[in-house]
Amino acid sequence: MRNGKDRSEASVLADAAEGFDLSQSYPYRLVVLAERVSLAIAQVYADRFDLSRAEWRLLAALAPSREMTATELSAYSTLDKMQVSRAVARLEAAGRVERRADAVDRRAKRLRLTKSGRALYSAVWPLVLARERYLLGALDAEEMAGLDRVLDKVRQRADELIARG
Amino acid sequence: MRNGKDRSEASVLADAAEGFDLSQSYPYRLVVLAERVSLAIAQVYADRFDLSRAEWRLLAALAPSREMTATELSAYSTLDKMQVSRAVARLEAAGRVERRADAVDRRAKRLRLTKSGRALYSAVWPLVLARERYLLGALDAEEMAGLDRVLDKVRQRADELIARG
DNA sequence: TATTGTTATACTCTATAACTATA
DNA sequence: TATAGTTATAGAGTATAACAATA
Repeated sequence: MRNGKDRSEASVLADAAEGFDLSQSYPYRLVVLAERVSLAIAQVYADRFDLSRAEWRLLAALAPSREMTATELSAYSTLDKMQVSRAVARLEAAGRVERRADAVDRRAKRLRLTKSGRALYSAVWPLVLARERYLLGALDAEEMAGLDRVLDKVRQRADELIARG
Repeated sequence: MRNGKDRSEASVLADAAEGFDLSQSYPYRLVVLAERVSLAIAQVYADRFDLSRAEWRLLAALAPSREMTATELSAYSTLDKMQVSRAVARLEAAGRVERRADAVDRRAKRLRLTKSGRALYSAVWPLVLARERYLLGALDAEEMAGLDRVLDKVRQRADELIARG
């Protein structure tokens, strides 16, 4: 396993000398880290509970705040309205969420977890939280605080660039 | 726009009181950040140069080190061998890479950029690097150093968890 | 006319595995 | 038997846009 890791030191140095090395790129490393972290956590809710990432996000979004519309969920979970629509459809079919028309705006449907949905959430989140804590356990208080700032600051710039096109 | 952002402060506090808030989860924020960063950079190579993420990674991998086999590329770029095979096929069809059988192991094919591939890379990477620098420009030296450690440490733990299953 | 949410479609990724040609 | 790489297939996810109901 881990083939290709045995690149010669000369080859590695040659990369550095020529000025660009994918593996030294912070954005690349960030994306790879996020893929790995996402996978490590998805193993819990996907493999053991057959939830997609979108479904898990909606479950987590609805668990504390009781009721949200699809539009609110979309903003809160960074999923688009179709992803929300499909994830909700699947969760509803599984009896995990229920929807009822909003009293004032009958286009909107207010979503909330059923008892079964809350039970599922209660089963999943301690396991997810344990993995989160293990991942963050690698960091000291200062690194955590730094990460907190970095996540916000870089996110802001990324959103700027995306808006710029 | 930005619908759903106007959740009441009471509702936000209620979330905190009940103990779990998706938007406060570091792994979640990390994954969302990586999605945004990835998109901000992909706008350059995807929108303007019609390259997939895998193709861009291979281009960046081959640009400095001249020659690699598909297996080496796979390890270097965290793409699996199929993703490499397809991206290589598309790059080769576009005249960006060429492959020749390895002299000693004729199963292996050594890949390298063509002149056209190097030209493409030369056109793309300054734009990508500019975006990277803008993103990181949000951070001071200390935050950069902290991020560097965080990327390595958390990555290591994520890989542990993934291996554990 | 604009908005909420659903559906349709085509397209891209991904995962598993079978396959070939070498070794 | 094992490895390098390709191809096949089906499933999941994504993007664009059309649509119905309501505002």
